[in-house]
Amino acid sequence: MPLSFNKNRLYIIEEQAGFLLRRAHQRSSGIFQELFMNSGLTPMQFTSLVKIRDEGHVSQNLLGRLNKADPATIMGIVNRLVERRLIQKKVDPSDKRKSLLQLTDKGLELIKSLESAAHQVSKHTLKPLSLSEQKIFLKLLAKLT
Amino acid sequence: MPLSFNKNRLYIIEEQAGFLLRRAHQRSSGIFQELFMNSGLTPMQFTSLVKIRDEGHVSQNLLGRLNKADPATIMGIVNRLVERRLIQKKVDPSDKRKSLLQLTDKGLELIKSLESAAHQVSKHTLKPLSLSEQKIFLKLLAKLT
DNA sequence: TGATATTTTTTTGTATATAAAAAAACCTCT
DNA sequence: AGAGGTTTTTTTATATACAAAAAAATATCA
Repeated sequence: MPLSFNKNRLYIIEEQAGFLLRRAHQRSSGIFQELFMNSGLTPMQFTSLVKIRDEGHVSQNLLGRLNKADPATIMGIVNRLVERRLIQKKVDPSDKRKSLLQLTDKGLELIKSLESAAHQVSKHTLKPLSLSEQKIFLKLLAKLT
Repeated sequence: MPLSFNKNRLYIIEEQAGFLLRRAHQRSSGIFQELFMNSGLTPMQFTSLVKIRDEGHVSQNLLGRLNKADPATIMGIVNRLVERRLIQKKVDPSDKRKSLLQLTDKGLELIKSLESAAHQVSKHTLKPLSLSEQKIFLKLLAKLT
């Protein structure tokens, strides 16, 4: 008889915070992917575009810190956005180590067209909860960041 | 003046469920990594070992479904566990498509020695919340799975 | 000034994640 | 039995994620 029948076992994977967070994140990414299908953007790519717009211009390093991404990770994201000409990358004249990242017109148009979809992603992700549960959940989740 | 000063903008990345879930998962993985440092195991590798133990033996495909991982993902995880001789992989004689996965003695010993660390990971992950908040959070999180 | 330390980007290596397609084994149903 | 569909594993390709180290530019400070 498999141990899965043993209700007394101490460590249940499906109840661990890490396991549930991974699953919930997978689900949320899946919802994003469905709604952003035609844009060809990933969650991190969209988040990066929005951040660059909000800041006006940022260095690659700052973008990584704002988005909580490793330098190596943000590098790949930036490269792919540059390839698609959604952002442009220049050397910062005031500090030649830095890259200056800015949206192109194409990038700005794209995220403008996706704002409503972006809201839908969050709405859809939280749909299994009531409105008051959603508020509580987001408040608690923010503490685990 | 950067738009980040504009408190009226509609879409705030840091408040989106997907962004927070990604961050919380990153943090939880980081805590796991600290506590499992000397084991050389990743969260998915440990989860897979525990699942195989709980089930006694599983096919690769079933392991993937139980752990909510893609066939291609579980493939890599299984290969690395086999390389480290923590599990063994045989052809299922009753269905030659399937792989039969089982813990080795080494694998069983390893997870036994890590049970307490595993509990610590969850405890540490939820530490920013009070005990009653933790209960509420896990209940709501489970609904978003 | 000049040695040292720090910051920023880049590269390399490893580990999830997911999509898509291929190959082998199995199953169904006539 | 055999045609057609399904399941399981594997492969290939792309995209995060993170550690570690290298290289260039900058900052610090004796």
